[in-house]
Amino acid sequence: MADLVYRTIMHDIKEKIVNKEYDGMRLPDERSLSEHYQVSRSSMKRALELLAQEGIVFKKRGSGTFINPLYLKNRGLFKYEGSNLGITDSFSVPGKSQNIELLDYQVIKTDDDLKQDLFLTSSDFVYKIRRLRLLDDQPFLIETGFIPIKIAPDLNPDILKKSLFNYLEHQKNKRVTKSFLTITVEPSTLEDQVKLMLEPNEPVGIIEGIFFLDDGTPFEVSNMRVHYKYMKYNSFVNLNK
Amino acid sequence: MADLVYRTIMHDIKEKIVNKEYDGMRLPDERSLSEHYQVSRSSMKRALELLAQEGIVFKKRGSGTFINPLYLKNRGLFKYEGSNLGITDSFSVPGKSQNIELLDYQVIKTDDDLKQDLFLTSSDFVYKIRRLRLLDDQPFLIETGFIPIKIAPDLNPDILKKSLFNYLEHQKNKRVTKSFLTITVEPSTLEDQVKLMLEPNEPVGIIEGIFFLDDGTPFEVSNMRVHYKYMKYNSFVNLNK
DNA sequence: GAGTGGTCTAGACCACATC
DNA sequence: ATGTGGTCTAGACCACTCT
Repeated sequence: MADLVYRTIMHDIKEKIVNKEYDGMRLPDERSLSEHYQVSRSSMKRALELLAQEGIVFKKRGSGTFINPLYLKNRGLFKYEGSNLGITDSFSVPGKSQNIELLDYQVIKTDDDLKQDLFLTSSDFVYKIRRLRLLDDQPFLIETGFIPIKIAPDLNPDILKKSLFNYLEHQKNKRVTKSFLTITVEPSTLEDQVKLMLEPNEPVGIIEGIFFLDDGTPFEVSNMRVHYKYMKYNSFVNLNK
Repeated sequence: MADLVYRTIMHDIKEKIVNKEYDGMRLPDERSLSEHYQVSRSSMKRALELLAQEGIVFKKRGSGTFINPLYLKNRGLFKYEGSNLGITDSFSVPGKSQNIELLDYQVIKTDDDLKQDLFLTSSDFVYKIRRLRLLDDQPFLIETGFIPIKIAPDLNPDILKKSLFNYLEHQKNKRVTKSFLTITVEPSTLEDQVKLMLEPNEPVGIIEGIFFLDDGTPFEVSNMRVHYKYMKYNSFVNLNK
């Protein structure tokens, strides 16, 4: 998977940018680069296109391709830097260990919302899973997830105490690569205050998401209530449509 | 701009999907489609790629291209549907009029953060602009923005009471198409409570953004404090890298 | 084996920026 | 006039799915 031409070149250029191996902020032109890498200009364009989509470079017709100075100065700000969609990963903090407490785990019938969101029929059943996530001893997230049993028939509490997405990727060879997220804000409920150790005036961030497998199959509907101090969502928006 | 082959086809297929003109959830294969539209397969792929990036279809190697059922069922949920990056547009609600109250408007020197974010030097000056946005008579957003004067030397209060992005696009021919956003949550401050008509226990959502022009020039740094009931951010995430 | 999407090439021509 | 990125083509071959 990693030996594709445009991927390889993209990573190579990214590394060169980070290591400041280009003179100034402008990259060589596409024709020279394709000569240098010994590939067609189309493949070269594709590699540069990926970099542009990630906000690492800006392309300007007639002028050239330029490194985004903010990428060099503030790389951590950028989305998905070395992460995947797994919550376990995206909330990880260096030096802190993440723990999971299983609050609830059962199989229920689908209601109308679930049927729509997970593309199911009335005869399908889903797991309902509630988990409390902690960094060291600080709880920061209450997660309620719904997963069709037919997608992961052998799910069990041991898996749920670790990373669900890791289990899927490594044991079932299913990758979760797409999601719809809706982010909102609410005052904390009593349960939030108790479980997340919040004061009554302190709020929660709410992330509702539908996660998809590679092939477009909806895999999980999830509602996450996040301690406001741990709530941070970064997004790079590109509207060149 | 709208007469590009892949754009035109993309919009045509999008419309056919919305109008349910395809049998079932699967599109015809790429080769048939390129035959039908009388274009090369590459152009066809490009059109379909755009649809996939927006989450409208899913492509599955070996099987075909499928309409995302959730797109049909819940189109409003999707990002950028007929919008641009302008806040004026993304917060618009049918049937409600948007108003802007100018709270503060001055020119200041750059501090270190601004210099970094807007890629300026110490000799540059910026506008500091604070605006309160309302839907009908309900205030929902306090916005503090910083803009280098050299990018928009003739800015004035009249423009600021309307849409800044519209002014840029139509009067200055500068389009804002990229941004970095960071979304967090906080309890409301006293000022929030007064200006946004919030109870003391009610929170705000915070959107901090850096907006870029087409060529990568950082154009504005903005901090938006949003009434929690009006705070909703949708995001389609695709990790096929 | 047949069908479908993915990758890659080589080259023509266009549109914009700069000098 | 030259250099740069953008669009589009025609076609070869690969990788995966389904039957």
